Amino acid sequence: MPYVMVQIPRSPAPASPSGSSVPTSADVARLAGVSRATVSYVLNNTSAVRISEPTRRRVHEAAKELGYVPHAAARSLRAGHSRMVLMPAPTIPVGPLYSQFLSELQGALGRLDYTVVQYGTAGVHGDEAARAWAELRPVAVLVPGSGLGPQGVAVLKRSGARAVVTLGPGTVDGAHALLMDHAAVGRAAAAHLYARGGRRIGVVVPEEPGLEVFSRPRLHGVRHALRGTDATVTELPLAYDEEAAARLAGRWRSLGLDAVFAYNDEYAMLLMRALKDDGVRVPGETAVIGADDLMLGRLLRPRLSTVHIELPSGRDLAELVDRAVRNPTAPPERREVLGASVVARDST
Amino acid sequence: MPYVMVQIPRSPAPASPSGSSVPTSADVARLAGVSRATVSYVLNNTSAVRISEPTRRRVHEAAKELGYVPHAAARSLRAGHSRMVLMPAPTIPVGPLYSQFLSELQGALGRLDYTVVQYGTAGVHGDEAARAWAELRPVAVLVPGSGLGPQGVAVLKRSGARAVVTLGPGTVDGAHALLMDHAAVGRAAAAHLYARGGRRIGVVVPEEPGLEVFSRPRLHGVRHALRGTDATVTELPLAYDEEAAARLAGRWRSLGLDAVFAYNDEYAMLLMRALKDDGVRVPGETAVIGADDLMLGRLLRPRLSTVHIELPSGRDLAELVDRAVRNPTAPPERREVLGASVVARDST
DNA sequence: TTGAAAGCGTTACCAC
DNA sequence: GTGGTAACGCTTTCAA
Repeated sequence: MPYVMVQIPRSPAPASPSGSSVPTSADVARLAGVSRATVSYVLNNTSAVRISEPTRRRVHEAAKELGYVPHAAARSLRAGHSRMVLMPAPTIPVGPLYSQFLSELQGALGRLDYTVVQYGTAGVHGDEAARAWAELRPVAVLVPGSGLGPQGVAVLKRSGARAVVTLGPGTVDGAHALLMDHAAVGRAAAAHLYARGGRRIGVVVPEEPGLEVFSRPRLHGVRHALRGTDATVTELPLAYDEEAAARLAGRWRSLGLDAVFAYNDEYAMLLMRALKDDGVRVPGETAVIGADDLMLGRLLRPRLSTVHIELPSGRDLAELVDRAVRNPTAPPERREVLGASVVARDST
Repeated sequence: MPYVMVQIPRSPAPASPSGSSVPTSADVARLAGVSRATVSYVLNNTSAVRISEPTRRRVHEAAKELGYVPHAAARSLRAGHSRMVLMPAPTIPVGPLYSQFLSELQGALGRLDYTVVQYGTAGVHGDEAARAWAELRPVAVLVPGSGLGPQGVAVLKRSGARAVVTLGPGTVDGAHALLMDHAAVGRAAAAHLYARGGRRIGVVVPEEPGLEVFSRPRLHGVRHALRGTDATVTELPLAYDEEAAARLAGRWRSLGLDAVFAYNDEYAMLLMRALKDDGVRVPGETAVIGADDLMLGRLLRPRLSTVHIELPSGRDLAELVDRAVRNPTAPPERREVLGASVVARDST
């Protein structure tokens, strides 16, 4: 019996569309010979419905063969909600402290089955940005800094966010607040310098844009701690480069300062180097304290005194978010979460 | 007349839903007294259709009053594509160099009207993660590091990604590659040390997990540059803490090294401090070179020699992405983008 | 100039 | 056990 050419019938609805298009659950259903509903049941392990084992296998195989990946947008459109937690991506380089906090947070939220997404806000700020975030319909929004106003919070909530949490210096109407009061850092530094005999106290204020969020509260904290004492506070604007530091050091003796809070350890290192190059003794003539308790402070000589900062654990924040999402009508929590404690070393 | 319980009728289609639900374009249409189509035309400034000015105003006012924000998922579901560029969020603290690159990139992509999103991949890696990313149907995916395999690329492309770009040491089938060959950093460092007379050369290898991606190529680069010379290479595992550094310094003289490439400037600072504490002269007994050209290297004494690293401009990468998206069938570009040049200071 | 309607991919309700 | 079907919010063609 001779081989015959058989006409391969062109299926009216091709089982595997011409490669270029993205496979949908309908494609999986066709290939497995079942309905779309069945595919959904199998792939989501829906417990309310019993599907025979052979069917399950066929569906899984079809999905694998097509490289099927469910469409998150369609899913959350249908469900009416998502499990996306949105944060704006940081716009300034972020230190190891905050990096680790962020990692922890992402891990913890991931374990609670949330998807964390950092939104690359290009240029837009605060309440305008909130509109862009709201388009993604996140179930929760975490906002570091102080850009977001009550308007922004309202927009986000109106568009379905069940929790808005700010991480920063203040509270915003309608949002939960993790208060990170950087004034406490300034207060700790100032109290320490004062206790060590400092009376004419300088405060380095970085000129780099974006750092005001931290530098201003730190400065205010110093002022606050020294109010009513005989100490004076001198603001010292400083750019993060050697020339600026050298210039500042050059007029150091004319400033007559006996102590300085250098914003953080990196600026402290910059300043101490410039002071040493100019022959100003630390801590003899001027005591220097930094902040953030970075490794580099331990490596300097004299060893750098610093303000150690304690951030909340990512797990705690993740649980707060989860609680807030589960119970959106609960009153906003506001919690003070920034711990500041002086680590006295040799520079003060 | 006694109070009676009245059954409040459930309105079949409330004109303005009871505040709790999210306003849709249908709500805007109702309030403005127009159809949903008109709302869409007005809010998207559709030029193909002329809408009378009074109508436009009514629509805008209604949208504003309701706090309407369009639903990105619904939109991209309908459109069949989005303008989301997805990157995995970094899992290790990222230096100022890379931070700035990321900022630039986000800004540049934003100007090209893309939305950059960093996906907080919790624990999952490589090709598994690719599935999760694919659910968001991004138009492009940028992957730093070397976690992604050809499988992952295939999954992403099958689910509609028009461009996959890896930023890392190697190329992956089907993906564009921005080759950041950290071996070049090691080669530059080694060549410099050798030229300065180093023959027994140590290479610090951080023990911190996640840094192997960089440390291994840097080590290999050193080995490669010194192959065929009379120099020897000694691998020096080192954790980023003072005790580990002190231990290493303690056995330094027994190692008999006359030069060391310390992975980067921070490890170099750690090591130099420990060496100095043990009385090992730098560069007299041992030359030290770091990498990354951080500010702190300039502040050390002796001033730290380092390998300056040049990353591609964010604008360039953004344009590559845009080109790739516009022309998905073009063959993958592979471009070498990491420049490494020695900055000789006083430590070598 | 505006409105009606289809359809994007998914899931959940209700019949079979 | 399984399959049809409606609905989520939006854009866009076609018709009025």
